Amino acid sequence: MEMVAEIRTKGPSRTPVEPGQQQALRVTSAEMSASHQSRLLKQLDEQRQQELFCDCNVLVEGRLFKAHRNVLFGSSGYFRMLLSQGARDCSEPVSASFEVFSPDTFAVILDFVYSGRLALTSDSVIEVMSAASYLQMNDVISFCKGFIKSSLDISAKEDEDPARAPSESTAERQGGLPAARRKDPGSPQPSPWPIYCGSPRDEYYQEPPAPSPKRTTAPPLRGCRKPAPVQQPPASEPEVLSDVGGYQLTPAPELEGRGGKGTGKRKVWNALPDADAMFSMDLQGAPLHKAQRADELYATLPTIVGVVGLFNKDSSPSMRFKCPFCTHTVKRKADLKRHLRCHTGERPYPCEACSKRFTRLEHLRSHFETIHQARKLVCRKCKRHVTEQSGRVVSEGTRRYRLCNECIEESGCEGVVLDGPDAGSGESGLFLAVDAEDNDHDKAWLLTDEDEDDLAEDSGADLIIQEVDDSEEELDLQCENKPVFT
DNA sequence: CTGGGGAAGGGGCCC
DNA sequence: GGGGCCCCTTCCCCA
Repeated sequence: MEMVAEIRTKGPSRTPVEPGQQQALRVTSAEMSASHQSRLLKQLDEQRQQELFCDCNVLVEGRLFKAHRNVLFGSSGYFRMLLSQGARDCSEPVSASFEVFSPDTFAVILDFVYSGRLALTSDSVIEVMSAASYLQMNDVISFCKGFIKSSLDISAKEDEDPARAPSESTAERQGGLPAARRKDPGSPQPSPWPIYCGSPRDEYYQEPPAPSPKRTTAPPLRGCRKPAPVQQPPASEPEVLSDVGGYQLTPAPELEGRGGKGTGKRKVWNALPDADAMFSMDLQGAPLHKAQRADELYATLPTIVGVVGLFNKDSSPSMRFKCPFCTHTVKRKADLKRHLRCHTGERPYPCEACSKRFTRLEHLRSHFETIHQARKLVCRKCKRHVTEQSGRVVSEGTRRYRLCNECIEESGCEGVVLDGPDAGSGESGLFLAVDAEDNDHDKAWLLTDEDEDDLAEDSGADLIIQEVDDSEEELDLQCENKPVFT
């Protein structure tokens, strides 16, 4: 109705608009609106280039950028906060100074603010994303995530040699993608210069897919205030290399031809993908081959995310490393690498007993000792402290826990298989075993000839620590519910 | 529905 | 830089 009214007032005639004409008028007005916005933005950009009406000075490592506070206000949460503090005093220019990113990086971001186009390279994307995170520009962050995702896709595809590609089932077993996620041989070849196009800006911010209520399939990220888990599209949707987050990737005309030279990785992004949807990942089961690229991401971090934010007691600057995915900063690069796992979904430490995966060795060890070794000297039933004499280790599948002798007697060992010198012979899958820490000769009575092989695998005595490459994920899944011990 | 306990997982920091 | 420990928070399960 607004659009119709606008045209009515602007039109040469005062004749009322016929109802049948309204749809066409709305389309026309929408086009006009888009065109108007585009012209306005272009005009503002020209003003910026000519330093006309610029009321905001941004100093980045000694290089001065001039801009309009209204534009910055509308584009960056950081500037919104900064400018709000002095909102009533518009007479004097506002100045801001940054040392946490390079002038080139800020130039890229400022160009985006004034043009809607983000010129990224594989070398700059992390720094741009880090700066965008600092400046609280979620759309730029989403751009960068999409860029990284696309880069990972391309790298992954390049790694796949079609001539040597294994069969579908074999490939999946070896850590590849399910068939639905593989590149369709009939799909058009991806352009080396992808951009997003064809989607209105107001569709950029889609609600991320609802997380699975089951922790086993998609465990929530704890402790991280605002996690941005790297995820991939649903497996049911065929993955097309040139399509990211539902946006078709097409060559950026202004960079075509240029890109063939040099690194060939420069991309311009014209619209925002749904970053969360793009980066969906089976955190628990299969981080998939893209998590392998996490190391490549880590490799680009040191000089990029180092920020001087805080000061030590002696007023010397304190270098901290900022996470490119969230606002978290850490003192050490190693801590950042550890932190990044909560974003990338990388879980290099699988439990040999239950195939559950962990981001840290210590978590795996804790899990194994608690769940599979019953290291806690506490009766699971009455919570009393037990000793080797006053309690026994009960095994239930791959899970082990302790019960005191009283609780064992109370339970009557109904449906419990008690193994041991004084153990009864129960009938269920629950059996009593000696503590894994007991001497090996004490285990001898546990074994029948028939069981010996199984128990050799399922003694639960030792934790096999094996840091695995996520590309071999599927192998681990095969081992699910088939605990392997030595 | 609710509270407590257990398990998982993240951050800080020391060795 | 990695390993490990401690502490804390969050989530899930169960009574």
